[in-house]
Amino acid sequence: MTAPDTRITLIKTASRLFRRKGYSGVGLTEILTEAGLPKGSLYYHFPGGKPELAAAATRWAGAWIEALVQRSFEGAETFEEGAQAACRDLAATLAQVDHIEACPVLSVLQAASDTPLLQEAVQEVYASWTEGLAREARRLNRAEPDAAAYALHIRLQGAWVMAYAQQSQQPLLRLADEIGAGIG
Amino acid sequence: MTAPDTRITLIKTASRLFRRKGYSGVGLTEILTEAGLPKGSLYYHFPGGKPELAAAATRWAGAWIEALVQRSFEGAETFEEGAQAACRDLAATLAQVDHIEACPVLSVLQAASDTPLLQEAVQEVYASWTEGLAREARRLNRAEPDAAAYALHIRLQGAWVMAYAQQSQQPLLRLADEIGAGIG
DNA sequence: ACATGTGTAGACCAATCGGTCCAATGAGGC
DNA sequence: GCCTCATTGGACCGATTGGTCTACACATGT
Repeated sequence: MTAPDTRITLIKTASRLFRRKGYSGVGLTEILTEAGLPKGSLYYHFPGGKPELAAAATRWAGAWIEALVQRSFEGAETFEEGAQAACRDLAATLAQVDHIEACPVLSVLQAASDTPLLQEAVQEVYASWTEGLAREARRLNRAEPDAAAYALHIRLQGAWVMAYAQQSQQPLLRLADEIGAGIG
Repeated sequence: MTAPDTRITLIKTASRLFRRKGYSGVGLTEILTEAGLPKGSLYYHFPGGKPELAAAATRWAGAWIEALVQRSFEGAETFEEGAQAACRDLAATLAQVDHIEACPVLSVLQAASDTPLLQEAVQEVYASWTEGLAREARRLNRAEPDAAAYALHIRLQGAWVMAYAQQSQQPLLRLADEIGAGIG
C-alpha cells in the first residue's frame, strides 16, 4: 500500500467508526483492524495519535458534507429551493447504507472539550459550513443572507440528530417539506 | 447516606458527567469518585451496570428538561410566545454553570445503538418531548399542532448542539428572536 | 553491491476499563 | 443481646485502552 493510500484509508475508516460510535467509543485497535493496518503506520502518519487522526477525519468528512450541500444548491434559483434540495440530498446520502450515521462533527464534539487539536477542527468545519451557506444565500439574493444561513444550519443540524436517533431519513425529508411550504 | 439518596446521587453525577464527556468518555471510577461512593453501591442500585445507570440518568434528565419547557409555556398566550420563552429559559439554565452542557439524550445517543436498555430510554424521552410540545400547541390553538411541535423540537435540538459546540447561549437566543420575528 | 530513508509490522507497556465478589457495617425488630 | 437484612467498602479480575519502541521490508540513488 502506497503512503497516501494508507493515510486516506485511516482517515476514512476512522471517520466511519467515529460517526457510528463516537470518538471515545472506538479504540485504535478497532480502527486498525478494519483498515487492515498495523499500529506503526498510524503513528507514522499521525504522530499526534488518536486526536490528530480524529481532527483529520473531522476535516475530511466536513469538507465532504460541504461539497454535497454546495452541489445541492447549484441548480437552485432561490435559497429555499437550494435548502430543500440539500435536505433531500443529505437524506438520500445517509440512507444509502443500512445504518444512518451521525454528523461527523457531532461524533467528536464530546471529546473536543479537552482536546485542543480536535476543538480547532470542529470550530473550523462549523464555521466553514455556515459561511458556505451564507455565500449561497447571497448568490441567490436572499434577504438577510447571514441570518438565513445560520437558521438553516441549525435546522439541518437538528434534523440530522433526529434522523440519527430514529434511524430514519424522515426528519430531513420533513424539514424539506417545511421549507417548501414557505416556513422559515 | 440513605438508600434513595445514594441512587439519586449516582444518577445526578452520572448525568452531569455523561453530558460533559459522553457515555463512552466517562468511566465508572470517575463517576464513583465524584459521587463519593464505592463500586458496591453502584451495582447494588443498578445491577445492570453502566447501561442501566445511563438509562436512568437519561430519563431523569429528560424529565427535568421537559418540566423546564412546560414551565416556559405556562404563561404563554400563543405557541410562538411559549416557544420563545422555552428557548430563553433553556439558554439561561445552560448558562448558569461555567460549561454549557450537551442535551442529555444526545450525550448517550452514540452508545445507544448497541445497548437496548439505553436505546429504549432515548426513544422514550424524545417521544415524550415531542408529545409535550404538541400538547402545548393544541392547548394554544396552534394550527397543525403536531407539525409545529416537531419543527420546534428540531430547531431546539439544532440550536442546543450549536450552543454546546460554541460554548455560548447565543444560538438559543438567536432562535428565540427568529421565532419572535414570525419565522416558522 | 551498498547505503539511505520511508513506511510497515507487531511485540510490549502501564493505566484504565466494566464487572464480580465477599467481608464489614449498621439500623430495626425481637 | 442478638438476629436479620439492606447497604456499603473495596480488593480483585481479565480485557482493552492509547501509546512507545525496535526490527524489518523495500524502493531508490549511487
